[in-house]
Amino acid sequence: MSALHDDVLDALGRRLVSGDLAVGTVLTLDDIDTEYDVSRSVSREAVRVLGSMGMVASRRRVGLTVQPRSSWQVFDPRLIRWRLDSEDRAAQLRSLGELRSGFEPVAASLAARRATPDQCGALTTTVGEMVVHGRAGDLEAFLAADIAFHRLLLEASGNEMLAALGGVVAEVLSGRTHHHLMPTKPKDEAIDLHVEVARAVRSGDVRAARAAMEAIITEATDAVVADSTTLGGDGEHA
Amino acid sequence: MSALHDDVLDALGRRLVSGDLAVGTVLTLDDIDTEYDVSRSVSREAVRVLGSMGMVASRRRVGLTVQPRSSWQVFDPRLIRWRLDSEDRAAQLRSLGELRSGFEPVAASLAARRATPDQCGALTTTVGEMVVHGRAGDLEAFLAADIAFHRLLLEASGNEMLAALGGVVAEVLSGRTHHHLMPTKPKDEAIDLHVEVARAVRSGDVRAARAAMEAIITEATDAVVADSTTLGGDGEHA
DNA sequence: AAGCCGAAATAAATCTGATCTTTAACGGAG
DNA sequence: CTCCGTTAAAGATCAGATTTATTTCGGCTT
Repeated sequence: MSALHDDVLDALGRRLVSGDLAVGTVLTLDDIDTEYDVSRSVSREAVRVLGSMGMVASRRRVGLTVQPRSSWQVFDPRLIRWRLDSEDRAAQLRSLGELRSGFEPVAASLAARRATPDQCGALTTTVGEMVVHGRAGDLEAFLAADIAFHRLLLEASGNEMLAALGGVVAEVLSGRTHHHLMPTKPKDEAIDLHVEVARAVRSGDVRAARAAMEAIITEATDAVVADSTTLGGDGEHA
Repeated sequence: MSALHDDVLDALGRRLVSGDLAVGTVLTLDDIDTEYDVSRSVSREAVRVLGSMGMVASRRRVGLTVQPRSSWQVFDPRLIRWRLDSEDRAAQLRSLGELRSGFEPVAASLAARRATPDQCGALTTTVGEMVVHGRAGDLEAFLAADIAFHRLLLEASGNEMLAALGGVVAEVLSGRTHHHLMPTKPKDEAIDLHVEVARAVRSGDVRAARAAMEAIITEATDAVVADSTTLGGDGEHA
């Protein structure tokens, strides 16, 4: 297997997220070498990546200091997944929901202005799949179509940075489903809203596209909140 | 100096952004060792970070492959700075502007709902500094206050992910100023809008906060576009 | 003769242990 | 109490050994 340093990175990342390695903690490369029984450059490379994610900082003669959460690179998909897999899940989903309520409506309105015919076609096809799998109650297939839909829309916005958020949205959607924070059968209203977004984008209706997307996020946030308060937000991993 | 690998990282990053190392190019660690006259572990650590940013992928027996731009971690402040320093500047600022138009109004409305008295006070103080330095035409001091203002607002939103975008906004603002894409003296209207945001947040006026922030982004985008079309968008570095 | 399978060669990433460099911390002099 | 030289701890770097996956080449089958 080609992933020694990657294993260490993953292990350390999860410990940082869980708070096992609290902010302000200092540890040394030597500690890591010993703890995980790896050689210097392995620990070093793992730590270097953690450093580039703003999670630790290294100073000679001092060691590695765990940085405050405010300096963490919270858009890194790896960090998002670590957090969705941790106790932090509920807070993470709330944050992400508010974030989505910012950029997805913008993406929808830009898409209504800029989407190519091809992109409109793809959106329509994908939304069709959502309808089919949603009605059938096939959650996995629905999830795949849902992710594809949001990815397509973000790409159709013609903005590379919005497009880059596709990974973030994908993590949110699949995290939500796999941790059982979704109803067992997607709600009709939610599906209808996706249909409406596709229609609005196709017909270049900027306002309608934006409004429908806003409604999607609101609905999604409410649904998750309702579920997590009911169930204590502690679903199992798939 | 303790930054060999960081130098290499920076150099490679800029070459990737500029397209000097085009997508699909393969190179080896050995190439890098030779090119920059460094040892294996130095190049390795630089490459590992580039990998974590989605810019290159490494495979045994093949080498390092430059990845398509769609998989780049475009929210990494380092990548943002590289792009703002490159030919890509105009496109990057446009993307960032559209992105900001998504999340900053949301942050403003959340801040109007959640900001603590302390945060309101800090906002007021900072906006005062913007007024003073703006009137005096002290661009550097104005920039510092501007950055502080947006950072404070994002933090006051009570959303860690929005707060994390403070670095992105900081890069945009300082990039804009240092590349001379700003008027030599900040416009009164722009300053007034910041004052209005602070007021709205203080009085818990969600709608007004959002509206004023939307106006700030719109104004900023228009100003940059106007400048960059006039000047060809080719300012010098400070 | 053409195509296919498997073993050896090899190129490149990966990992190791040792050495070098920096700097926080300590302690004595002023 | 402050300043400055000493020291050793910890990260940074290096050269070299190891692993692994691709490629190539020879022999076998059709």
